[in-house]
Amino acid sequence: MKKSNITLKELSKILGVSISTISKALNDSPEISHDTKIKVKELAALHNYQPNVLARNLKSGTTKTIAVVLPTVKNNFFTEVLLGIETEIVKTDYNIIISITNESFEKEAQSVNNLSNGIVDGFILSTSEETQVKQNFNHLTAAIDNNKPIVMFDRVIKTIESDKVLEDNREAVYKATNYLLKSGKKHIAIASTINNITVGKSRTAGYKKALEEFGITLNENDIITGSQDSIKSEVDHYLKTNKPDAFIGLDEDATLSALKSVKQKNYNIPQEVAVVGYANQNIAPHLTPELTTIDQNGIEIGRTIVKLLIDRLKNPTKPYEKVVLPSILCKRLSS
Amino acid sequence: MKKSNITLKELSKILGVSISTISKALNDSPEISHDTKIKVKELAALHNYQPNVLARNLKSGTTKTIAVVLPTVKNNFFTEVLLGIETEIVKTDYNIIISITNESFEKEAQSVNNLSNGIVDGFILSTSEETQVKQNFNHLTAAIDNNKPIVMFDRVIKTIESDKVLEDNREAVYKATNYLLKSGKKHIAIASTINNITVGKSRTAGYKKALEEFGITLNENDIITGSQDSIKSEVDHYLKTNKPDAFIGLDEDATLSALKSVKQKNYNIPQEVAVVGYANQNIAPHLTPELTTIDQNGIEIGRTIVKLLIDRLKNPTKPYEKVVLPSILCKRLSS
DNA sequence: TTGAAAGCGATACCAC
DNA sequence: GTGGTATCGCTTTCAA
Repeated sequence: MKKSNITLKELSKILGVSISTISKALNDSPEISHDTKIKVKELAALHNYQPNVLARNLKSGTTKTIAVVLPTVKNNFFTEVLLGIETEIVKTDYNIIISITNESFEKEAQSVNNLSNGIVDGFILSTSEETQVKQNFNHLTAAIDNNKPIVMFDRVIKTIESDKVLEDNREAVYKATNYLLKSGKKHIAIASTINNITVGKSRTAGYKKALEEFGITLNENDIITGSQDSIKSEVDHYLKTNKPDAFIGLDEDATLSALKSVKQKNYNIPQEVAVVGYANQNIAPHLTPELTTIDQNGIEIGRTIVKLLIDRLKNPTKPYEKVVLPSILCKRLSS
Repeated sequence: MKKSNITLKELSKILGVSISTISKALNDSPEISHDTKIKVKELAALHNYQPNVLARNLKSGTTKTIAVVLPTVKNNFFTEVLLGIETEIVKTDYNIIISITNESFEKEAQSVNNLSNGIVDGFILSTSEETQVKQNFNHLTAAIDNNKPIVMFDRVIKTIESDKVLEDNREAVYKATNYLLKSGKKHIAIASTINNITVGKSRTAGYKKALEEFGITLNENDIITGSQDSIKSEVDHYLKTNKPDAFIGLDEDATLSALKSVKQKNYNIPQEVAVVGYANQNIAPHLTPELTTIDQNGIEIGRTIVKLLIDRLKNPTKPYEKVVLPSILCKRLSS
């Protein structure tokens, strides 16, 4: 008994007027008499007429929707950015649809290619890990060539010409390291599960820079890397033969693992070993001790992204912008 | 200098053959000669031809994409379900697009209405809090009437006829309460920020059922409710004049707040006060003490949802199903 | 004030 | 083997 949405054609048949009249009446065209407008609108309401979005978009060549392509939502940074995007997008007449790539190049390319051929007007995108490793960006350049501007954020591609929004990763970790050094710490280890992507490398660079400025020679041993699954045991292993007086986690997994390992060693935090790192602001206060974190300010990033993209859509030829937003060191009890 | 995607028409003009020939050649129709196929395909590749998805979908009346409408992604349950959905959807020829309602009725209705008119073939949906409060489901019935089946999960609407996937909330909290009672606890308090939605009420019901079976008279005071912002102070307030020997958190916010309050009181966990509750599996092991949680098994829920929806799409007239999946009590050190 | 017709881009039936 | 034409549902220009 199901019937698909009623169309203009069917309405026109019922009312015995032309399709154009129906269309104009529903769109409140001044060409149409008050009376027929009423009649048409009543009929449309009665049948719960909803215009076919596909047809309308095909005709107009614009969709007023933006795709947000994210590597994962199991990472609070990206959900924060999403929140920022949403709070800003509601102020516009655009909609968003979200696509999760699960760090897969394949899915990213497929999503972008698919969505760029009619479905959306533009993209907000942070590349998947695999894309960064593969260094294959054809889908991105194709979308841009196809008039679908991209605003890249966080995991951006240097060589792609587009608007970009970044956190200052290097500076943030530099500041964190500096803060620990100034507080008297001398032997700082870092843990990371993201050392193969640019963001992770920048963060490590900040660490190195701070050490250097303090005249401390870098010991590569103090840079502990691993996967999400292995990082905990890597840190454990490290702690068997090393006793740093501070840890910096370069991502949430690494931070939580470091915190746990240090606690399991029964080291006093922060007196014996301080712990600082990237982690969700919702979780940090619930940890013991409350964790000093580096907050990337995802909401602000999201809002900035939307503004850039809307501007770009309005004015496709303006010069590309690169906005760098500062991360914030939130001092709590673990340092 | 930007040009939009090249179309069949333009290709046909360049090659001097008809549009139909181009179309057929690209679709490997047996009607077309090998030679022209080669020529057409080369030209298409050269110009990076991509078919317009809108046009194709408009013609075919199907889109092979499914909308996933979620209240929030700042809740690990939903991101887990999303993960489950994705692992299952990749096995099909469907795509998903995600829409976040932010617990707003307005956004939910808008998304569903917009997407159901051409963009997607069906929905996976968990209603927003506001929708449950308002009890306005016109957008849902409209979508269903419009041949866009919905699989509802978690926050489902009883009166809507559709496939449904649920966790057994009542049973899960019943089991958790029972487990605490059997371990010798006698005065169990619960904390909840979701007491105004059905899920929360079911969980509370499980608590009550267990108490009753144990012959313990319910004290309404022991049911602490609040918003995400207020729940912590509500629990603090409660603990000023009450000393339960166990806490159950009915959602992550409530659970973490209860844990924190109990810790701040310097009660020994779990000897003096046990703490059990809904919380993300990634966080629970990092808390002190490691938290005993109720795991909703979001991944399995996600996979089940997809299977149901794909079946429904293939066979729109089959009877509606309601699948209830069990939650799992993960015992750790806080109980 | 209303209607006919072209067109958005792709597909498919039917001639030739 | 190839091309013309109708069609999906809607908007819009131009005629009447």
